[in-house]
Amino acid sequence: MLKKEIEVIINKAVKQWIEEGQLKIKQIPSFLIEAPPPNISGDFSCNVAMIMAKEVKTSPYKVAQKITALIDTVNICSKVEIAGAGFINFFVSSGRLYKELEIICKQGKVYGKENIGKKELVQIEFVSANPTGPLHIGHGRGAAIGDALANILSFTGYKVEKEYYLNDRGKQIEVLGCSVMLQYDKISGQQLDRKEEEYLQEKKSEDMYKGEYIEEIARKIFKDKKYDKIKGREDAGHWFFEKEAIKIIQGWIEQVLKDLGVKFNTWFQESKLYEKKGRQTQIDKVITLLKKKGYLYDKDEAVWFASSKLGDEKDRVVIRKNNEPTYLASDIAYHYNKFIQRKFKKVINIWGADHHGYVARLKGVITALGCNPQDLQVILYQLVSLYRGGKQIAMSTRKGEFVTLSEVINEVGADVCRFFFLMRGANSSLDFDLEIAKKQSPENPVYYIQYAHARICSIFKEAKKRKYSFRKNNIHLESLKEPEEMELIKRLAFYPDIIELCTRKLEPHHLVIYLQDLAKKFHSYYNKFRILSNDTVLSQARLELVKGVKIIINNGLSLLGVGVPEKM
RNA sequence: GCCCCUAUAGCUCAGUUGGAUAGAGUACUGGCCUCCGAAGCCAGGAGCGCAGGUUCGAAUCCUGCUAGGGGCACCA
Repeated sequence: MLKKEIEVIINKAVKQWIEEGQLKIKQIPSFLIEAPPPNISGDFSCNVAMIMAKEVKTSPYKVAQKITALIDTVNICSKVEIAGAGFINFFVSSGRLYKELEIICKQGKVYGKENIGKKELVQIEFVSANPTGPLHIGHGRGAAIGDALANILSFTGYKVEKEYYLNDRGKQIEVLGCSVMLQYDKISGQQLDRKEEEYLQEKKSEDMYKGEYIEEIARKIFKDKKYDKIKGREDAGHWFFEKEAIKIIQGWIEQVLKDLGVKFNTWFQESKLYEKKGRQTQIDKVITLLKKKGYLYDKDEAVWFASSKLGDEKDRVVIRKNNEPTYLASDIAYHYNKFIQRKFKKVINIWGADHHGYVARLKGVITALGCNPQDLQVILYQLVSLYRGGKQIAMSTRKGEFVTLSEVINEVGADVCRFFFLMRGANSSLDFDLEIAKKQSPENPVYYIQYAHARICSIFKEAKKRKYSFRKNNIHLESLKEPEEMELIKRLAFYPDIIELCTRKLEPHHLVIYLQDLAKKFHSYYNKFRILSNDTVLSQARLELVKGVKIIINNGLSLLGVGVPEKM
């Protein structure tokens, strides 16, 4: 990485200064190396002089002068300048840039791979939507972010596991079973057992899930005649309808995620936490543990978790009056499982922003379990609004009126879908316009990048057709002299920095923006210069350049999980 | 009422750990294919919600205000 190389020579210069005995500081302060703004010439810019100026008690400019004099630029820079208040600007030599292009072409798929994670075991839990209905567009955003992040972190040396937490029990599930049962009763012509009828009567006052899919599930159960076989038995009743409904809905969810190109390593069922292992369940186990640690107390016939002592607004119930554990109890057991039993070093949970109130509570849980709450990172993504031609589409999950993720994928395609989900930072709310997403035109940024790749593939086809007689191992990159060419190589060389940025901040969207910029520079270059010409040596060098672009676009889009077509 | 997020060009958004003259896309207008893919390129305007503060330097940090979204369960 060029940036790292420059960091090394700066450190070396400052160290030398210290060793000369004139500089009396304990350690070299952390400084910044970045690309200067476009109006400034130079490839990298360093603020070390400005940061040190205070401590050294001279002007930044003088500090910069001293450092610049000591810098050994051989092999990397052609020039080092002081600019502005005391920035040190580095000009990377063309020789070093040619070398970088060589590295890109040689390393191909692994270019930019740096072992940031050092094989640390990381879990990313995402989507985790309740299996009470089909996924909607918001879940898609979580899916795309989680999956892209998993790809990126794997690339940067983490051992990543992707997990879907399936809330297959609890009140919502009961309501689901009930809703299906009610529909089943209608469809079958009151064929339910008396026991079940009574249960329905009892629950009728509660809010039921609405929407066509409930009917669809009921119809499927009726068609399969599964209920008839067990009617009247102990294991029938609402349990049966719950189980069947979950099975069917989970099937839908898995299918949509597959269509979107998302695959999980593990589907973790909440109900597993309630299975007895020996004498007690996982829930019992953690409750006992927290009780022993003094984090639980009894009040109003319920058991409370003293989360307010751990950063939460107030204390929370973990065991209800009726002796039923709450969702939080499940989550305590679940995160005990993640951190203690499965030994994940870092756990990343990706949630919709509507769950933000839950973060403090869960961090409190992690602390209570004796783990470091910083090892749990929660990424909150803002909500997605669906538009069609500039008009917002109203959705209501409760009424069962919503556009499903599956419908969106069918309409615009998985690549576009993923790209749209990833092109904004998670903290920005996302307007997803179906009309724009569907357009196969420049308005749609997905095609813009894919087009660059396809174009390059087509150039290589053309080169083959023209039967250039290239000499292998004798490429003269020095013939790349145009400023646009040097600029392109610089952009390519910046790819590893972008990957590092995405990893450090857990934000895939930087990669999207980078790829758009790279594609732009390529298209512009392509329009101004001819890759293939009578000058064989130049043509070969330029082919090498666009090959580099092709590699980076391929690598980048692959990490995002977006397809990379050779022709369109 | 309390908490979180957001406010940057007409619109949708970038902006790296506080750095230099704040960038794209889109829309609008005009130009560019005898030539490797015109799903492309080139040229043209305007902006950091408001008021203070911190400092060599603020879109970025702090305080107050305004507007929008979300959250404040013995639901998940």
